[in-house]
Amino acid sequence: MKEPGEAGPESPRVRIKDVAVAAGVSTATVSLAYNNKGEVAAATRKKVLAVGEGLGYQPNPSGRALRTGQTRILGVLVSYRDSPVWQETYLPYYRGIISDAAIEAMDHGYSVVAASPKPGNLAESIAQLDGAIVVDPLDNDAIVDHCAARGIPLVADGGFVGGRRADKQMVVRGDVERYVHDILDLTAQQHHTRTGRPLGSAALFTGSIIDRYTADTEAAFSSWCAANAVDARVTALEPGGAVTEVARRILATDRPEAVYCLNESYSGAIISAARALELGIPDDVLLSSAATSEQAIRDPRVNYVESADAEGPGRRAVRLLVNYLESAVQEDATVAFRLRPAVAPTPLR
Amino acid sequence: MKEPGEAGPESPRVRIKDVAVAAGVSTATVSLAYNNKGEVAAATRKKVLAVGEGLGYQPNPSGRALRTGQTRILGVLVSYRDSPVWQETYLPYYRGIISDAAIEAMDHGYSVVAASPKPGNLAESIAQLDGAIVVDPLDNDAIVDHCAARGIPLVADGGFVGGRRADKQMVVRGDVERYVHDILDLTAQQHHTRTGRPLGSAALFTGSIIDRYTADTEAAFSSWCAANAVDARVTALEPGGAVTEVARRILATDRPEAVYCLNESYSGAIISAARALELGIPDDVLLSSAATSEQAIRDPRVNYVESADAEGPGRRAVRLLVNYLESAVQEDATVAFRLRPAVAPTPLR
DNA sequence: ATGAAAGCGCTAACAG
DNA sequence: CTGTTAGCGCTTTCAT
Repeated sequence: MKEPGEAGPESPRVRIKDVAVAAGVSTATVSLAYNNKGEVAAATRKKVLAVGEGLGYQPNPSGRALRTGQTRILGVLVSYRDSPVWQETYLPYYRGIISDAAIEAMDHGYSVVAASPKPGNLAESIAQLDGAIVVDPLDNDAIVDHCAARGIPLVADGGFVGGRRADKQMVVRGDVERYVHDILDLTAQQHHTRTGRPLGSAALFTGSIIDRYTADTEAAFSSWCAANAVDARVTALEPGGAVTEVARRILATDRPEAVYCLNESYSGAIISAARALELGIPDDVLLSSAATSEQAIRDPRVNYVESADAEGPGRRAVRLLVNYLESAVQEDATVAFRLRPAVAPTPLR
Repeated sequence: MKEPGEAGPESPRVRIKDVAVAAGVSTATVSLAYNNKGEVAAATRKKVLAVGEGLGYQPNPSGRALRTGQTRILGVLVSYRDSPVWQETYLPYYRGIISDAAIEAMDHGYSVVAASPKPGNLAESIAQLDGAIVVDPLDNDAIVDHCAARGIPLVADGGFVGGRRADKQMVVRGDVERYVHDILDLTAQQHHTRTGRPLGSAALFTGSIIDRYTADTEAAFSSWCAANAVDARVTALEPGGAVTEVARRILATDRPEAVYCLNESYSGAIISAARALELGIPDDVLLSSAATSEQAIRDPRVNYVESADAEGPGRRAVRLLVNYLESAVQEDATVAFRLRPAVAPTPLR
C-alpha cells in the first residue's frame, strides 16, 4: 500500500509546510493567506501566494475536510430500482441531472459525486457530503432519511411525496400542473383544427405512482380531462412490464384520439406501436410527451414540453444547495418549461 | 462555520473512539476489525462490528483518506470545450459514461466525481482522486498532464491521440476500424440489394479531428472506401459550425448514396435535412450512424453500431482502474460493438 | 500581523 | 492477539 507521504516519484507532494518554509512564514499564515481570512498584510499574502504558485502547492482536501468538517462534495442520488422500468424512465433523467449538476457545481468550487445506492450499499458507498440532490424521492426514501439523520442539507428534485419535508430540505420542480394543462390545451386545439370536432378521449401513459412527479402528472391530466369533458384513460407501466407491450395496448385497445406520455421512452414506444398498427401520427392519433432527457432525439410529429433553458433542474438544484451552504438561505425553486409543438404535421418519409 | 465535531443536533457523530469505549477495546482494534486487517480474534471482531452497528458508526472518509492517502474517489473528466459542437457531441456521451461509471464504481466501494474543468478551474476543482477516466483526451490534454504529474492512474476512454502514453495509463476503446468496416459492408450490401449496382459514393459526417475516436473513424472510413473503390467524401463540423447547416450541405451538394455519422446528433441532423430536401431514407440515401448515447431514440430507418451490452466503456473503464488500484494489474480493454441494422425500410407514417 | 501548538478521525508501527 | 502512540495536512485559537 502507498504510504501517506509518498505520491510516487513523479511529484514530491508539496505541503503547506513547504510553502511556509519557502516563504519564510508559518503554516498558519499560509493558511490564512490561501483562505482570505484573518488579518494578513497584503504584501505577505501576495508573497505567500506567489511562492505557493511557484511550488505548485495544492491544499490537500482531506486535511482540510478533516479539520473543517466540510468536503465541498455534493451528492446526486437516486434510489436504485432493480427493474427495466428504472432503466427506461429514471436513468436517462438521472444522467442529465448528473452532468448538469457537475458543471454548475464546478463554477462554485464544489464537486459532484453520483450514486445510485442499492439498499445494502447505502451508507458505505456515499462519501461525506456537504449536501445532496435526491432525484424523485420515493415515499419514505431511504436516502432522504440517511441524509436527514446526518443533518445533510438536501434538495428533492421533483418534490417530496405528500409534500412532507424536514428542516434543511428544499425542493426544485417544474410547474407540472400548468404545463400538462397547456400541452393538453394545445392538443385539443390541434384536434379541433384537424377534425372540426372537440377532443373526445385522451390517454395518459405513465408509470406506477411512486414519486411526486408521476403523481402530479396524473393529477393534472385527470383534472384537465374532467374540466374539459374528455374521456380520460390512464395506463401505468407496472414494474417489470414491457414498454412496447403497454404502448401497443394503449393504442389498440383504447384507441384514444390523443396520448400524453410521461417521458420520451414511452412516447418512443408509442411511435413504434403506431407504426406497427399502421396508425398515423398525428393523423390517427395526436401524440404529446414530456421531454425529460435533453439528449433524446425529438420526433417532429410529437408535441413536447421541455425545460425552458439551459437552466434545468440539475443546475438549479446545485445553486439552491450552494446558496444554503454559504448564505444559509433556504428556498425552493420552480423551473420553467415550455411547449415545443409538433413541427411536421406531414408524414415523415 | 460549522465546527469539526458538531454535525448538527440531529446526530451526535459517532467516532472510532466511541465504538472502542463501548466495545471495551482500543481504537486500533476497532480499525483492524473494520478493515479486516491484522490478527483480530474472531469473537472480538464480531463484537466490535456489532457495537459499531448499534451505534451507527460510519468511518469518517476524510480521516481515513488523510491517513492512507486514498480517497476511493474516481474522477470522470472531460476537457471543457466552449463550443456548440461540444454540447452536440461530447456531452451526451460524457453523460452516459458518468452514470455507468458511477454505478459500476459503487459495486467496488468507490465513488465517482464528474468534472468538466475549464482551463482555469482545473486543479482547484478536482478532489483528490485515486484514479481518473478521461473521456476522449485531446492531444496534449491538460487533464492528462495534471493527473500524470500527480501520479494518478488514468484510463483514457477512446485512447490517446498518437497512441502515446505514460506509466499508469490505460486505454479502453471500441474496435473502431472493425465496426466501421462492418457497417460500411452492410451499407454496400443494402445498396446492392436495392439497386443491383455496387455502392459508388459515401459521405462521412464527422467532427474536427481532435481526439482518437474521431481520427480512427475517419481513417477506417477512408481505408474502406479506398479498398472498395467507393468515392469518399469527408465533411467535418468545424467548431462553431451549425450541425443542420452541414447536414444540408452534405446531402444537397455531395448527393452521396450513403452517409455514415459519427454520432446520433449528426444522424439526427441528416434525418431532418433529408426531410427538408424531400430525400427518402433509405430510398434516396442510406443512413448509418454510431450510437454513442444509449438514450437517444433510434430511427428504424437507420443502421446503427452500438455498444454490444450493458458492459459499455464507462463500466469497463472503472473496472480497469479498480483492478489496477487493488491488484496492480495494468491492462487495456476493448469494448464490443454490434450492428443494429435498419429494421423499417418502409417509410414512417 | 504573525507564530506556536493543539487536534480533527483515522491507521500503522511497534510493544507488550 | 491487543493497546499505545505518532502522525497524515490542515485550520484555528491563543500568545506574542
